[in-house]
Amino acid sequence: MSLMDEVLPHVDVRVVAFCLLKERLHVLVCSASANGYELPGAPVLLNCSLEETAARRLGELTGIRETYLEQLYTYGEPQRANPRLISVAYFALLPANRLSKTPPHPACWFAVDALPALTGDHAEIIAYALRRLRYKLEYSAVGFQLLPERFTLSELQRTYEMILGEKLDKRNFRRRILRAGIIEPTTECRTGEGRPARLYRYRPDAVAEVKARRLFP
Amino acid sequence: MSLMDEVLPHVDVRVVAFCLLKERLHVLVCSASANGYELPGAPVLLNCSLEETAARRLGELTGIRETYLEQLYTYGEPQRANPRLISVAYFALLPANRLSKTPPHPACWFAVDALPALTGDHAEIIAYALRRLRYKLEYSAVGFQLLPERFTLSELQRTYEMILGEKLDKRNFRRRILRAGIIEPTTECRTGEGRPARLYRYRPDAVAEVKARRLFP
DNA sequence: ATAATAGTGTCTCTCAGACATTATTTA
DNA sequence: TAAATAATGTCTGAGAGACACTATTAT
Repeated sequence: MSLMDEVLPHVDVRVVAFCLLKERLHVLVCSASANGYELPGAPVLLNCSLEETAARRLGELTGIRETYLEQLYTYGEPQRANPRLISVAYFALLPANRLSKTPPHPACWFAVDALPALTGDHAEIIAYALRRLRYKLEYSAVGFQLLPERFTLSELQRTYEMILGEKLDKRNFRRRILRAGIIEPTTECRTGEGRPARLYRYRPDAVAEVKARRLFP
Repeated sequence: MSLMDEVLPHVDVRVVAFCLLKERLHVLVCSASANGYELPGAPVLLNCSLEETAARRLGELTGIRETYLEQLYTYGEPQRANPRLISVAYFALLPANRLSKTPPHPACWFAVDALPALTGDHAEIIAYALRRLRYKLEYSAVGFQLLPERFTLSELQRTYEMILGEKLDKRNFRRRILRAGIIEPTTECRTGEGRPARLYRYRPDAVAEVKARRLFP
């Protein structure tokens, strides 16, 4: 181990990675010893940024290096681990179609509504990440990060419904998302059972945030 | 130094504390060596939580222990200090009337639009805290944390104007804040030049968050 | 009486939310 | 031709935003 590989003591990075699999929202966890499962994590190297650390570990486990990754919260209660550990948590969104096929070894996907037993405060961390995801979904265009580059409006709506856990009205959904101007139609259609659906694509130049309704403007 | 007072290496806590002084939003900074000013901070003790650490330091400098305090972000780029330092930043809101009168020694208040030179990435941290404060102001009732327990509607409006940096319409402001039901009138008035103004108080039982306008409901 | 500040109501326009039918394809 | 999915428009109610005058006090 060279000097550059030296790790910072008492600190690590954890990642809460979401993905839509089989019409349900899933989270990536790793099987720990006999104590149950834990969030995938990594020590912080002396010369490596926190976000890089998270991105690298995510890449190892999923094959996806370039994806939506955002710092979530830093957990540092003295009693959360022994010896004391400060965990900088990130949350990530992965499109299912880009996942590496081979199951990423110590890691596996669980539906968020059927999680296994988790060590320490990791269940709490996942719950907070999910709250944040739902909240962000309502005022930013973060939902596209869970979809392939091209998608139908029905797929997009199902994505929102899966994450929010509620049904949405099809006409209102389409009206608003089209008025928001953040997606554009392509010339292609997705064919299958029923009438073919136009494929849309996210406009990367779009304004991805919507103004919150001010309490006091 | 006992075992309990041992500090974690490579980690500290920083606080961005806001207060309204002389009709302007101010930030608390400490004079560092000759390099300029820095955010007040403290090492993390082995047996002390991150938030406690921030609250204690804030109490030392301002005399206020119980106040609004929220984790902001964790800064951990390898090049931000030497030896490497991870800073967990918090932001705090202080009501001016509860500040201890004596100037808190190495610390002083600067208006956010007239900050001195700051070391490292501390200017960036303040800028981010200010963005977060403005953003939160629009959808939560966080602004009351900067006011005394009783206040007039004009004082409240000026608070919002100072933080947002823009003028607001008096009638619309009053209509919305009263409709929101988060404040209630008291029987007292504040007298002075001009017509006396009714004093209001924040309703701690009020719902302090407003639903953001969904992008896709 | 004058200067200063507090307090109040209406109109317009946009958008959220509820709601049902037609269109196009495959099996 | 039946089953499946895609696509589309209207009405109503709530609230944002623009706007000007009256009320009450101290000096």
